[in-house]
Amino acid sequence: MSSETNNQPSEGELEILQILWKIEPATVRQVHELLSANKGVGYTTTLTQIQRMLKKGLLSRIDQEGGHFYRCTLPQQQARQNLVDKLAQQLFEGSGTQLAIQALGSGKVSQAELAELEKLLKNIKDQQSHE
Amino acid sequence: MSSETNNQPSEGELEILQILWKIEPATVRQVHELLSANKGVGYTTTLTQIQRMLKKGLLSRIDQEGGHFYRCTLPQQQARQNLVDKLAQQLFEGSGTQLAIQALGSGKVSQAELAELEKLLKNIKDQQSHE
DNA sequence: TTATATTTACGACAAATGTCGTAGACCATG
DNA sequence: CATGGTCTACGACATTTGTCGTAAATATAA
Repeated sequence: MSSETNNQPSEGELEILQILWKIEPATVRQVHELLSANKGVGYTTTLTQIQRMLKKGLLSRIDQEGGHFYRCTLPQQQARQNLVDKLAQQLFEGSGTQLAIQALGSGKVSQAELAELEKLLKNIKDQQSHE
Repeated sequence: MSSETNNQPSEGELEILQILWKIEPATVRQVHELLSANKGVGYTTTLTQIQRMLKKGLLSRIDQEGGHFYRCTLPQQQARQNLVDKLAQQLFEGSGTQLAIQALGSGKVSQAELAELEKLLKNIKDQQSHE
């Protein structure tokens, strides 16, 4: 019954993951700097959050000269996939495609993204035809 | 400072919304029937959940012969959009398109969905060119 | 090396959430 | 009408989360 199971991040924890994916490995101070740029929260709060994430297994720590450095356990790509899959499960009966359609319905799409989407669709179509 | 602000549903509450969108208006008993098909939970638990959702403004109640009937405050479509937007915000720096791309990366896409996606893309493209 | 600043560890507290139990209200049947 | 079953209201309790305060450990500067 250890505590290093793959727990899901809460909303607040997600904010910290977002920051860490950009600058990891990083100290509490560095994370806090960026975090408090957006919302007013004390240093200790950030620290506590990070300590809990460590205990949960969301982060790992490297003790080194200059202090303790943290990094995310999961790569951003994988965490994204997990959370996207979960939302698809909760809201779209498991259909990632339906989620995608919904997500496309609300925003501006850049030229580059449009191209990426078309390539993706083409891949899917090809794969489907040779199946 | 009333309590009928548009609160976000928790995970458990989302399960109930899912059910209600299918069968609303419905009684606690009906919801519980379906809910407990998937997970072992007592009737009182479902009731409490629903009562809290009512207080939060996620549900509305109609008192009628035959008991109390509940329905969702938000239509499914809109709740979906809200939550999808939120996830895009949290994980993809606000880009619904990036979310969509990620969501497409993990599953099988049906013929019909593929067509729908293509139409969507076409629309976007047209809109873009005449802009 | 002693005073000062920074970090870390630990614990506290309120609000939200998931889960029930119980008591009282309500109803159908004997 | 009395009895048993069902609902509803209300409250309880553990866990998780967001938020700090304080004290102990470390590092830094005078």
